[in-house]
Amino acid sequence: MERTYIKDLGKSEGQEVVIKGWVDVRRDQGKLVFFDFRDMSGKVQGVILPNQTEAHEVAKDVRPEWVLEVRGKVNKRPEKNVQADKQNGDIELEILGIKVLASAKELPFSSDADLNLDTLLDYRPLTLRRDREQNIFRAQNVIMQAYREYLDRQGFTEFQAPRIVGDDAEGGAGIFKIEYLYGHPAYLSTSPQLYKQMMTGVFERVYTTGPQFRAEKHATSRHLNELTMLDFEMAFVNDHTDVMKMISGTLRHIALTLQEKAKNELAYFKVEATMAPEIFPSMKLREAQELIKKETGKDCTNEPDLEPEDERWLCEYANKNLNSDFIIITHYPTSKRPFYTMDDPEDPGFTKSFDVLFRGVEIVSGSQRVHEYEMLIEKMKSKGLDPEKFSFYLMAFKYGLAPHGGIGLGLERLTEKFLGIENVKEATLFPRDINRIDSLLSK
RNA sequence: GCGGGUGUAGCUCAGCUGGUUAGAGCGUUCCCCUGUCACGGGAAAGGCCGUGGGUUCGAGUCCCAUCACUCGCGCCA
Repeated sequence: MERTYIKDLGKSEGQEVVIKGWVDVRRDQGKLVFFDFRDMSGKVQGVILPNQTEAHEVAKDVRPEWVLEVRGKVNKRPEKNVQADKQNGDIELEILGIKVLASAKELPFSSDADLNLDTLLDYRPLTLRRDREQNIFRAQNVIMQAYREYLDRQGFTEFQAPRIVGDDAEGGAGIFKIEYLYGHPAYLSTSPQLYKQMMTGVFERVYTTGPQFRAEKHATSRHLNELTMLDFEMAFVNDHTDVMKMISGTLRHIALTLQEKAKNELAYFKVEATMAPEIFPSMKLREAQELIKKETGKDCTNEPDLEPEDERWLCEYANKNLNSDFIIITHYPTSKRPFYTMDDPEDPGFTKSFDVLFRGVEIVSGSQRVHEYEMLIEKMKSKGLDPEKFSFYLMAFKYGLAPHGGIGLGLERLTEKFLGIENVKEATLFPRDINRIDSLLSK
């Protein structure tokens, strides 16, 4: 008999079916034994009635996480046993036969309680089976789909950036060195930046997604050493505000798609609907600093950047006063931004750059880029970089690249903030951090 | 790298100012249970109280060191 998915059982009322899945919960009452079964599509209760002696015999040993093939009849539940708020709460499976596909040891943690982060990650292949974790990564999947969907509609082309690179693209971030063939040094990429810029000369509008690597000894709840970056880059922009419009539209589309396609996941985390206006409110860094000084008395007007505390404050402010959970801060000083960032001729010393802050944390960094060959070489030199090392990249500029700009977005941070969870590692399937690659490095 | 917090049963935690044999809930094992749905009831097993040293008649508790995890800062997405 063909397998029926649990979510479809309601359509088979009165019929005999076969389901395949895991035991979620067992409730043994002696003559009556109840199980909750789980498959990729949902959960359902099964019951073994007293006359099913054969099934009773098999069920004696069956425990949570055992993998079963269950033959049964789909029955409407008696009125008083209906669980209106549950999936399949109006039906149950009367179990006629059980075939054990795999037995299982008992889980080393409780499947519904709050777990400490190290427990959560020590048993990652198993904790991912929990409702909570499934909800996180189903929502993350919706975010990815919505990101692609929006940019596809805007005429972007997706491409795959290489992860093995010949030199450090930006000079700043820590970079993992690897040994390439014949002992040549190579590196894991920290960003697809240079490649997506080159690709604007091919497709004009491009995006790419995937892992990027940062060799920094972070010990925070918002950093990973391997993260998933969503990047896009677009040609023929007038300035950075065109990029700001595009990222606003993208994030708004993601927020709306989540509310539509990840309703249950959002409900599980009890998060308020995200306020995502069509164009996110924005202000210059110095304006933000003045605002903070005026409203809180804290003087950071001489700082070249915002502290995490300031970012949290600005997000609170945008939430309360600007009807937005997102706020864009523009015009970071030239000294704080990478060489490919365009200076603003109308605001010397500052750049056509921006960060998008979301619920207290930076999730996006973007700018208009330098597209003129000579200017780019000058910028490299002023940052102490050797243009010789970038000749491959510079080739694209020497032979004509359109004015362009783009962004980089951290998928895990975005997921974390949309769901209101505490640590970015919880929004990462298999996080790599300062002391863990699957198992603890200290062990 | 710097600063804070934590480390007690498989998991999540309690253990007050030091004082008999270290506790709870969940989980596990066994028994009972015909309508449960985080089922319920009964019983049991399970701990070098992170590690080393010290103070004390006596240390899970106080002190020092060390290790681990975790949070914050730096840097960034």
